[in-house]
Amino acid sequence: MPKKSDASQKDSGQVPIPGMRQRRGRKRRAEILRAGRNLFAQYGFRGTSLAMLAQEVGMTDAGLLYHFPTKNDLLLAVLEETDEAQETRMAGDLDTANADYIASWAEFGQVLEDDPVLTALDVLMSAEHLQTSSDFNQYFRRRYDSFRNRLVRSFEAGRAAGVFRTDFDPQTEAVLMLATLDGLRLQWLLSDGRISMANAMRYFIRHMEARIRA
Amino acid sequence: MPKKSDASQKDSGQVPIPGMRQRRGRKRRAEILRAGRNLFAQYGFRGTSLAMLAQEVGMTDAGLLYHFPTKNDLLLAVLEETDEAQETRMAGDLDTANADYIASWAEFGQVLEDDPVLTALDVLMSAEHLQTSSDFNQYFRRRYDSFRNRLVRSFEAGRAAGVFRTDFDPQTEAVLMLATLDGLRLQWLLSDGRISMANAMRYFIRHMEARIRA
DNA sequence: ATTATCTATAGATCTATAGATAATGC
DNA sequence: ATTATCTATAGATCTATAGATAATGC
Repeated sequence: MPKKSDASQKDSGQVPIPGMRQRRGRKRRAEILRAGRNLFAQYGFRGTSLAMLAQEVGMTDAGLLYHFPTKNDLLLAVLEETDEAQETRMAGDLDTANADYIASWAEFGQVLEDDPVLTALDVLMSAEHLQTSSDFNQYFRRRYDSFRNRLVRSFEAGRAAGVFRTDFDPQTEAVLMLATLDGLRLQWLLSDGRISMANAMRYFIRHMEARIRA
Repeated sequence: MPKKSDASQKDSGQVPIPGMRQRRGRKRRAEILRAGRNLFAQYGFRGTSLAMLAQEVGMTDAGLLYHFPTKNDLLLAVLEETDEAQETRMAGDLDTANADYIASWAEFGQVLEDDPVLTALDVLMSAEHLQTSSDFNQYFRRRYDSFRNRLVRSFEAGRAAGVFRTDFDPQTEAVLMLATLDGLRLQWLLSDGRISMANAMRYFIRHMEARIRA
């Protein structure tokens, strides 16, 4: 459970993670993470300054940098944290090598609507780090690969169980499911929620399932 | 054909647009726009400095700002220009109040693959200006509305012509078509083209059409 | 005694302006 | 004569560091 690798260029050794020893420190750290999540989601990584973050939690930039040696380290921590949260909400205790995993995606539009901050954060961060030169580019590549792989595995499990037909392309279906959810986020965010991700995603999965069902 | 509204806060009156009188100026202006498109697409708006832009075209920041009084003005001009290009490529001379317009979307994945710079630009800019406070937020909202409206009109025209069934929701279908294309851009960009937008989009439209055909 | 935070500041940007100089078109 | 570009610089950030002070846990 305790995070070991803070993976900073500077945080090289066996040094204990700062701000985790005292209760006061742990609390502050959590506040900074929350501020980071909110401000990065609102203004983007580049659009958020240390000064903004520090003011949000009511401390100075320097104080903030005691907890996270660089701004990059803060983003990394924010992503790690939200990733865990998203992971459990999206997959839960569900077995992904199972046709039910596909069906569960019908509700992922709703899941994202329930956490607008995380949704905006994800859209902004993935766009800001499309460049391979970015430190976080790999992070997003891996996540997409991982989601696609799970979906493909689930399609194949469904076929093996005789639930799905054999005349469709699992890889392309997986790509389209992810694309649909990603694209819906943008329209949802750009319409103040007037365009419903939840409804559109349910609609999409319903028709997709009808088409591939054996 | 000549652009009248440069719509800058400073460029308020009847003042002739700078850099458009002499051939040298027009050429420079075009170079700056090209540099803007490329660098914004690569590093984002905030990630690109006037210094980077100026160096790219081989001039000083100040020289550049003679042509575009502010960085915002430059982005605006870049968007206007690329928008025109995209418009003609995506809609062409096609009548949108026609079922064929829907069918033509099968090729839009390919269209976007053919212009990676514009595709990356669009993904980055729309993400960087999700905030309503941004000057460019409206621009993107309007574009989405416009695309959705065309698609809905096309679905309705198809129904009127007896080509499409009546038991589907045109609005949701339009949302999903746009979402799919948008989402594919991200996966395409994050997979160095390994994931094909063109193929996935054709696959999607083929199945969608089969489902709604009368 | 150790951990968390602050003050002060270095050094590197970044956008934009003022005023001078070079290139162009009539 | 006018248009395009340059030099120089103001003024506002921004990230990060050094060293001092305040708060905590043993």
